[in-house]
Formats: sequence, C-alpha cells, structure tokens
Amino acid sequence: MSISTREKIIQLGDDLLRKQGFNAFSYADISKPLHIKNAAVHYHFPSKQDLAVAIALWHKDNFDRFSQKMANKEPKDRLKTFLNFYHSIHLSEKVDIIGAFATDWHSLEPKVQTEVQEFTELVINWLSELIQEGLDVGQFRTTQNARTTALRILSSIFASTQLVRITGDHDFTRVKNSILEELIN
Amino acid sequence: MSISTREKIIQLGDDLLRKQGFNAFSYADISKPLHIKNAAVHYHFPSKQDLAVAIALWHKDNFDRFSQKMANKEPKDRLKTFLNFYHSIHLSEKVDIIGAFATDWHSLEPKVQTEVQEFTELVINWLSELIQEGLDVGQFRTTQNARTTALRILSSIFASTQLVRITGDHDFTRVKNSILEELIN
DNA sequence: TTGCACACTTATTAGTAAATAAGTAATTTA
DNA sequence: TAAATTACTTATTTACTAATAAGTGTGCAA
Repeated sequence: MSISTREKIIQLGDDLLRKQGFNAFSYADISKPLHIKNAAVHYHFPSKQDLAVAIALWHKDNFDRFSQKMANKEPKDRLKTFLNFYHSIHLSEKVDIIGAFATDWHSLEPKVQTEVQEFTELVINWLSELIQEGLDVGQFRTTQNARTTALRILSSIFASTQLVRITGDHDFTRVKNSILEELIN
Repeated sequence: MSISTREKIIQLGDDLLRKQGFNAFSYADISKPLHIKNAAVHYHFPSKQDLAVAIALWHKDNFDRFSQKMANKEPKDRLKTFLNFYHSIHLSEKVDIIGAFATDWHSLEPKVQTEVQEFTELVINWLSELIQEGLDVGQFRTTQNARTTALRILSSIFASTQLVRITGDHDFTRVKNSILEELIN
C-alpha cells in the first residue's frame, strides 16, 4: 500500500510549515519536490487554508494513535516517550506544530483555528491526566495542580524546539532532563 | 522631541512581526498607516532583513535600559517585573520576539540571526544571574542550576504568549503564578 | 548663494503568490 | 460499453511582493 499524493502533500506541507512557517512556503515548494503541478495541489486542497486544516487533522489522528498505544504504560514512561517525541522534532530541525500555528495565528481562518484548538486541548488533557495519574500513584511530585503542571511542561518543551534554534543544541537536553528531574520522585 | 519616521517604522515593524509573523507583513502594511510611500520605508531600510536587524537591535537597547533600571532591585522583584512585562505582551496580543524570530528562523539572513542570538543570550544571562542571586540570598529554591532554571522560566513564559492564543487567557496567569510559586521561598 | 545632504515621492520592474478554468487520460461503475 | 468519476496537466489570471531608479523640495553649511 503506497502513500497517496494527498498524503504526500500533507506530510510535506507539515514539514514546510514547521521548518519555515505557514507564510514562508508556497504551493510551488510542495509541487516541485513531488514532481506534480501547482494545480494538482489545488485539486486536493483548493486553498492553503484547506491544507492547514488537513495538517491539523493529521496531527489529531496521529496523537490519537499515539495516546492509544501509550494507554497501558505507566505515567513515567508515557511522559518520557512524550519528551523523546519532542526531542525527535528538535533533531529534525522542526518546531512543534502548536507553536508554528500560534505564531501565524492571525493569518489562519476560523476553520483552521478550531482544529488547532481541538488538537491542543487533546494534548493538554492527555498530559494533565497522565500527571494526575502519576501523582495518584506517587510517581510524581508537584506543588501545582495537574493542568498547570501540564501547561508548564508543554510550554517548556515546545518553546525549547524554538529556543534551541537560537541558542544551540545543548539547551534542549538541559530542559528535557530538568522536566523529568523536577517531576519524578 | 517627536518620534522620527525611522523609529515609527521600527516600532510598527516590531508590532507586525509579533502579531502576524515576519513573512506575513509587507512594506505596504508599514507605509499605509504611516501615510508614507513604500519607497520611503526602503529608504530607511533597503531590505526587509535590514528592518529585522533594526528591530533586533531595538530590543537589545530596550533590554539594556530595562536591566539597568532593575539593577538595584531584589531578585524576587526583578523576576516579578520580568513576568509582568510578558503579561503586557500577552495583553497586547503579541508574542514574544524570541519566539517570533525562532519560528521564522530559516527565512532570516545571518546578520539578523546574529543579532537575535545576542539578544537572546542577553536575556538568558540576565535571568541566570538574577536566579543565582536569589538562590544565594535564600529568596529562591530550585533543584536545578541557574541557567537551566532560567531556560525553563524563559521557555515557559514565552511559549505562554503563543499558547494562550489557542487555549485562551486564563492559562497565562496560571503559568505566570506557577513560576513564582515554584521558585520563591 | 550655492551646493549638497536628507527625507522623502513618483513611477516602474521583475518575480512570485494563490487560485481557477478548461482539457485529458485512466479507472470505476451502472 | 457508455457514462461518470478521479487525478491530474496546461494555461492563464489577478494580485501582491520586495526592490530600485530617478526626481523633488527643504534646510543647513561653506
């Protein structure tokens, strides 16, 4: 089962969005590497905003699969896998999708914003539950409530994918380790 | 002493950069509100990259003045003022300049990147010193070293200016308070 | 008073952007 | 096997982009 043109466009669009920013790539940047014409991209995604919606939905689907796969693991391991996932984002020179959408927020149509909002809440809720569970079983410690802790972890780690573009590699590992050290008993 | 056209361009450029993103605004977005022609903007800043350099330098100058003004205050108050400054960024619907530059990093020329790097190190060093001082006088507590704590505070607070565009207002105050509660003895 | 720098405007260019209409070949369905 | 449907290409349009060349008026300096 080979990957469809539609999927290739979404994946390349996601790549460009997170490497360059929503307003820094064009349909030509997608059509050329795929050896198709710009009109073919418009066939699958009439407007760039439609492509943005598809990218957001793709992330929701991926995250759903991810959280299902993690469901039976213990909180500590789920958190580590989550942070390792961000490490791979960093290594591939991308930024997190939430930050990429957020900085371009005012150039996104409502239909895109809604999908991004739903995806973000998905991630925050998943993190909050994971933290609450870790607190309940005595694996984690924190003086804050679960959602606040989730927000701090999420913001720290996704900002790091941005910050290390400026300050360099070593700071990513620093932040990642400090999140684990601070939380895990 | 009225504000010069050059300064007006820098300030409006900064505003647009942080509200819309570097690739989402044009010289027309600057010239129109200032009632000048697009060529007048090019007179002061031949290329958009030159404008970006000027914006970065402007932030460095501002931060220098800010840190001088704060020099005699105690660590706790310096940190609170710093976080309040980010609160005002959030209220004006902008994102932090570091994140704005970071997501558009690959569309910036080396001369811009260098200025942004210097500004960012300025902020991180200032924060690190403030934290170290707070630890020394027993005002703060943390299990991490000063730079790591600085990175976590900076990333949390600047990511929050982005994140709350998606999740809404209340989460900013949550994160801000949690930074203070966690650190201050 | 002249000449020259400064801060612009007028006018234009070359390039790129997203988007669309119309056509085509291959596959699927009725 | 005829008629749709799918997945494109060809060709074009409209709009906007950063950037530049050449000109203009104002004020200061020699």
